[in-house]
Amino acid sequence: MTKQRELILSIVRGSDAHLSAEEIYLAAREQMPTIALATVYNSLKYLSDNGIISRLTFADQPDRYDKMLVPHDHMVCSACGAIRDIRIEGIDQFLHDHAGENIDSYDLTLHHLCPKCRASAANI
Amino acid sequence: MTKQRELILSIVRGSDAHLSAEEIYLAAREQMPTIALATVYNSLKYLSDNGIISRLTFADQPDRYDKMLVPHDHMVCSACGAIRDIRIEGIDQFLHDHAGENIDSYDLTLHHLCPKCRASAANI
DNA sequence: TTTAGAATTGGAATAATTCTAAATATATTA
DNA sequence: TAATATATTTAGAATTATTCCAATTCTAAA
Repeated sequence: MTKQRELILSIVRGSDAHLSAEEIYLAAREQMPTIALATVYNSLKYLSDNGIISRLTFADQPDRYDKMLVPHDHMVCSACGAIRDIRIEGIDQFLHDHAGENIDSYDLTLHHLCPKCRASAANI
Repeated sequence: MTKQRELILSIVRGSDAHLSAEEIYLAAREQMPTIALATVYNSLKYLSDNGIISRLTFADQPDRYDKMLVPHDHMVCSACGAIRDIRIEGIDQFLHDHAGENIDSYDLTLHHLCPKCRASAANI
């Protein structure tokens, strides 16, 4: 692992947000001002391809990166795009039992209005 | 509904593939050669925002559009990106029971290697 | 049948990401 | 250790998907 990849890994691991490449780039530059955006993309690709971090794809947002934890799912606000980790207990088993064939992995995203957006929607 | 939107809707409804905007544009031009790509995007936005068709977002692919059918899920090949409709029986109920709060909708994508890619991976 | 609002067109603009080629670093071998 | 091969980084150009914009055209309503 190069210094750059170590840095990027530590940024992803050190945050609970679901950071985008751009956000990671900004954070990385504070500690290594000469790092290139392409290196951030390269490293994120390397890290996620090797299962060290995970990459998340949502509609209308750039891809985001997450540390590898216990498997979990995501809840996204349809209005502001805020992302929250959630855990649907038993989903893995459920999918394996019901999919009818081999699954390597899955992505589950639930959509709702977050409390803030629900409140402002009510005022319109 | 304008002629353009009617045409785009009929293309989406007439296909079992999960078409991208570009593919829909190419199909649309055969019947209406002057249609603009921007109109295709506009119309797809209008149709999906109004729940007439649905928009699908997958990693490493442009967004795709699908006719509205019974709720269903997707199986994507990690190698070639091929998309197949699947139905996980009882998933709606399961999510409602286990999510612990109100869900407006959900996206579930399962990842695997399709038979073709599994075969060629075995030959490497 | 004017008039307002909405939609379409074509091209420019933007955002996210990948590619490229040169330079640098790292690892491997003699 | 020196020489060489391999991998990574850098900076900027290129690409892809999508949105924006201004001018025009259509549609619908008064």
